This record gives sequence, C-alpha cells and structure tokens, in this order.
Amino acid sequence: MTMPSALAPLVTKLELWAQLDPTERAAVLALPHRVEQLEAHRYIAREGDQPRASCLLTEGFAIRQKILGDGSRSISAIHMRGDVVDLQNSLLGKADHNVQTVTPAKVAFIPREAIQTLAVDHPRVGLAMWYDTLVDGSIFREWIANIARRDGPARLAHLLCEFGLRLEYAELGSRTDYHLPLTQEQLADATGMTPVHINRVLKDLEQRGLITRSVRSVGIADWDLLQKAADFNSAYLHLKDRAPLLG
Amino acid sequence: MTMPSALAPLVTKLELWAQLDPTERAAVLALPHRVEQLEAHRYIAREGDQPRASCLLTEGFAIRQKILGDGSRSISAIHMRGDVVDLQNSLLGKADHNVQTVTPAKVAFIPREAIQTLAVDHPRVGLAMWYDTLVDGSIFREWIANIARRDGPARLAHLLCEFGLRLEYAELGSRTDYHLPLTQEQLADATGMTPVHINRVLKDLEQRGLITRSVRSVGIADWDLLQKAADFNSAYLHLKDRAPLLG
DNA sequence: CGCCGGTTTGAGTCCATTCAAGAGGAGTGG
DNA sequence: CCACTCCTCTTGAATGGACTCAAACCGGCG
Repeated sequence: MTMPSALAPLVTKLELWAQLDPTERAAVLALPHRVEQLEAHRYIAREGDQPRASCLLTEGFAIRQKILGDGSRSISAIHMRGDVVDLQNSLLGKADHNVQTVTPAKVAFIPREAIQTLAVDHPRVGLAMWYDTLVDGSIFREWIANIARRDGPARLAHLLCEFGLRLEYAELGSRTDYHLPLTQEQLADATGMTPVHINRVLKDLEQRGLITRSVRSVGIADWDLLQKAADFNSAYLHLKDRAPLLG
Repeated sequence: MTMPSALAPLVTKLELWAQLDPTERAAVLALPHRVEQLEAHRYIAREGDQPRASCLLTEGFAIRQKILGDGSRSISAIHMRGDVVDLQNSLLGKADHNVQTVTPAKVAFIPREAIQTLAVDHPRVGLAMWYDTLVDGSIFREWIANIARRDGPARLAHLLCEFGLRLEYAELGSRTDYHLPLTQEQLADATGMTPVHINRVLKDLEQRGLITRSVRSVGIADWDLLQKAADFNSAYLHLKDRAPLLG
C-alpha cells in the first residue's frame, strides 16, 4: 500500500456531496490501497468474479460492459479520472458485469472490507458514497431513455454532450473540443447501434455542421445547437445539486 | 404519522442485505412517515421537483419514467411492494425523472432528513440502503443491455422473466403464472418499442408456445424455455447474494 | 346502448442492419 | 525503407425488422 495521494481524487469527488471534516478526510486518505498501472483493454473485473477490491480510476478511461448470449456487447457506462469504478461488483459480492480499461490507466484497488468499515465508522462518508451511487443510477436511467427512444443522430449527440460535460467537470478537457478515447465500435456498443451506422451518423452530424472531427477528437462548434439536437438536459448528471444537505 | 407496521416491508427488505440488531430494526420502524392511499396513474414525484420525502411502496405497482423532448416516454423501472421508490429523487435534491403509480397503491412517505439521520446514526442500516441502490443500478444496466442488443421477442421475454421472478420473490405470485399490471403501451415504453409491435411480439411468443395469455395475465408453460429465448440470467437481480458480509 | 381505453390487424414505408469490399494508418520486421 | 499485417474507418447495395398510419374490434362501465 503506497502513498496516500493516489486517493486524493476520491476525496475531491466525495466532497462534491458532503463537506468532510478533517477526520473524515483523513480516514478516506488512510484507506489501504494498491496502485496499479494497467494497459489498455485490460479487464478490471469479470462477470461472475467475486472481487475483493473496489477500484478508483486515477488516470485513463474505463468502461462497464456485458457480453450477451449471442456474443454482442452492451456498454453501460464510461468512466474517467476520479470515478469509483467497481463498487457494485465488489460490494455486492458477485460481479454482474465486466469492467475494462479502454486506454492505459492507473487505478487504486481498495479492499471491500475497508470500504465497508469506512462507511460504518464514518457514516457521512458512507452517505457521500451512497450519493455517488445514486448519481450513477440517474445516468443509467438517462441512457435507457437515450437508447430506447432517441434516433441515431440524437442518441450519439447525447453521448457526445454528456461526455464533454463530464470531461470538463473532471478538468480533463473542454466540453466543446476534446479527445474521444472510444472507437466507433465502442460508441456503437454504448448506444445500441452498429459500427457501420455510427460511422454514418457521425458523418451526418458533421455534414449538418453540429460537430467537426479530426483523428479521434471531437469539436463542437455550437454547443447549444448540438444540445438541442441531442435533446440533452444535464440535470440528470446532478452537477449542480452538489453538497445538498450535508456539510 | 401512523402505526409503524407500514414500514415492516422496509425492514424485511433491508434485512436481505444486513441482519439488523433490535436497535437498528426499531430505528427503522420508528421512522416518521405518512401513509397514503393513491389512485392509479397518480404522480408520486415529477421531474424537476424538489421532493422532501422518499416513499416506500407497500401495496400496488409503480413505475419510474421520463418524458423526452419529442413527447415520447421511457420507463426505466417497475416497482412492487417493498420497493423504496424515491430515494434518488429525494436524496439528490432534485428529481431527474417521474415516479408514477400504475395501479391503486399504498405508500408511506418518509421525510428525507429522517432517512439521512437514520443512515448516519445507524451506519449499517445506511449500508443496507446503499446496497439496495446498488442492486437498482444493476437492474438498470441489464435493461440497457436488453434494450440495446436484444430483438423484440427476447426483449419482451426478458421483461416477463424478470417481473415474474421479482413477483415471486416478493411473494406476490408465481413466476410462471401471474397478473401483469401493465398495458401494452407501458410494456412498449419499458422495452423501447411501439405498442403495435409489442402486440405482435406477444402474439409471436404465444404462437411459439412460450407464453399463454388471458385478460392481463401471463402464463409461462416452460420457464427454462422462455428463459433461454430471453437470454435471461437472474444473476443481475442479486437475489442469492443476500446478506453477504454484514450480520 | 354507446362510449372509451386498450387491443388487434393490415398495408406501406423507412431507418438501421447485414454483407461485402476497399481505404487509411500505425506498428513490425525483413 | 518498404512490405506486411492488423485494426479501424469508410462506403455501397440489398435486406429486413420495426415503425407509422389507419381502421376495426373488444370488453367494461356509466
């Protein structure tokens, strides 16, 4: 278990939900953990595993995905720095989905018992982690609506809006101009389309002047316009409802 | 605030996750609450609201849904007796989706401050509620996969399997023969299809001998067969991973 | 009896898919 | 430096699953 600074992003994240006092902050930073540098496409957890550690993403990008019976894949979340990536799998005992890096990534593994103890000994920290899970849930619901009811262009545009906003919020880029670390195949699996169709939809968004693309980067000329085309309303990210009661 | 017995289903539910000691059990039952009998199609929370109370469903059925920009609707969850229906909305401060009854229902409203206080004063109860939220999230992920990647028949069959199993688990019916309290339009909004297509898919499942239907009831002749057609694996419901560590 | 919400059925259309092939780019090794 | 490979992206053509539009049917209920 290494230098505590690896957990700093976790404190930052939790303090969005609850102003922690010095004791609580120290307790979080004192969590036992093991830092690891992972290559791209590496599995952090596999469906059916009984993981003994949760994991904090401190660098790079990761996804949560499932492989269905017919071999197709569904991506249900994209994660970036500061996200606690594996609470579900490790706390619930048995992983119900896979977690995988998409780029080289640095992660801190935290034993599940340590998380539970922290939550019990410092209930306000537990509450903050619970809030984080609630926001996760909110994002899942929006993805359900996105995939179920929006057409191709709106669906992809919505993903681009969400990703941009979250990147900006995590201070990893500008929401109107950022590097998108996903292949078109991954975008397809995150939106319930085929890679071929993603390609055509991207072209369509570009031709309509809503986005510009270079290598694997996205530029958004007119944020409001794209937001409108995407039927995007950031409320579900709860970026502004932070530290609502605690503190 | 009425007789505490209305909260009994909540204790039952939480004890699936953590064996509570008498003090903790008493604390849950001592939660201030207001019982209300609601008619069908009544909104419990509306998107944008700042609800001051969470709500426990003690009788009847309810859904969570969103109305999109074009007026279409997406249903992201179906709830039955014992489910805590509005933690997300009330704890996060601002509702990001609607909660609505689909049948007449009895609910117990619990002030959000009371929930928070409970979680802080009795951290293990807080942990149990957190677990419940994690399972919610797991179901959302499966729904994403379901809508994104399965075809009509499998998608609907999957919903029928899940609903049956959850009903049985809540002791509200048999998984192979139950009353389905949803209209075909609601089934459509829960699976990302149109009502017309739901109708055809139902007919298809019936003709293939996978289900039988009467008024608004479903019979499943061969559970294993339907499960297979649905690509259904109940692991994501975490019915068997109960009380994993606590207690 | 007649209304009304929900269900069922038909016909035509379209969006997204499948299948297939080619182009671009990065990395490897001769 | 060039050939070779692998992966990703791009494009075309044909197919098909789900949609829209529209009408009819059904059962419960005032």
